[in-house]
Amino acid sequence: MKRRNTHSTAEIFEVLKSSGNALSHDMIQENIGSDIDRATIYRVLNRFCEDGKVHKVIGDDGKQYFAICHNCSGKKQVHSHNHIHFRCLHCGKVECLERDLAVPLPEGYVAKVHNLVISGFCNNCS
Amino acid sequence: MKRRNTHSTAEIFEVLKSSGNALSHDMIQENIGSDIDRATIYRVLNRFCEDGKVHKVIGDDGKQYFAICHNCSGKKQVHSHNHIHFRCLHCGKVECLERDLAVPLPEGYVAKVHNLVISGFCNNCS
DNA sequence: TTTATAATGCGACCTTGTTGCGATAATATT
DNA sequence: AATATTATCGCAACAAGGTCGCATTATAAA
Ligand SMILES: [Mn+2]
Ligand SMILES: [Mn+2]
Ligand SMILES: [Zn+2]
Ligand SMILES: [Zn+2]
Repeated sequence: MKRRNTHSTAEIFEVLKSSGNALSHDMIQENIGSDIDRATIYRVLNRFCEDGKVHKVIGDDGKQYFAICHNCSGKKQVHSHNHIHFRCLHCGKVECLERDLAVPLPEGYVAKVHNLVISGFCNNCS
Repeated sequence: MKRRNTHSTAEIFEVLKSSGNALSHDMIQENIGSDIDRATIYRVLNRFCEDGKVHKVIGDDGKQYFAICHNCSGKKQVHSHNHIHFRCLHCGKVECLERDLAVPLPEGYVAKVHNLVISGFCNNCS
């Protein structure tokens, strides 16, 4: 199952990269020139996640947001992120606050996935 | 707009209280004796949230979980919680880890809502 | 007991995301 | 360059989770 370079994958990745933020499906669809099918966008994004190029966060609005991985050298290890995400209630921007957060869990608890979101007003909107 | 004491509100609150955890809509519906309509359950839960008796978290599965508030003296102030929630990937339990977490945000950012969820395996399932 | 209206049940609806399948196009093979 | 292979795409249908409108019910005040 070897990945192919397609128009869709290139364009979606470019949108994510130039944005620099975490984007939801509809944000991506807006910022894209050609119109790519909804299902395709989701499939491309999920493939990116599997390949460790992108990570996904569930916002406090229940939506999925996707952001390019940094300091997350490919698929060589477990693809986990423990940084906070900030979602602006005014402009909608979702950003990765690239400072890792150490969370102490009670005895016997094993963390697998971190989904940390704070919403409020960003520097531009406060 | 004064609240009324109904069969539904009493029973739903009792389920939340005796569980001690954060419950999703379907968990509540299972643990309830009589069958209360889906819409009613959501309306009751949202009313509880408005009244500061319960708080809501969006899980990393995208679902809403509701838990009784502790140390959250009613509606006298902004209803905010900054504790971590743990969701077990095996047994499905979602619990509030009642230790407040101070998260430093960049200059100019204002936090309104904390939605912090870690999923993994709980003490019973690890 | 009567009255006002908050809360309920039901159905319709919405949004977000996934899946099946036949068609298309990227890559490998000849 | 032509062909074969199959990953990816587009479309439509579906599913889950949650909300809303409206007529009906039931709580609590008068
Ligand atoms: Mn991130
Ligand atoms: Mn909680
Ligand atoms: Zn903003
Ligand atoms: Zn467990």
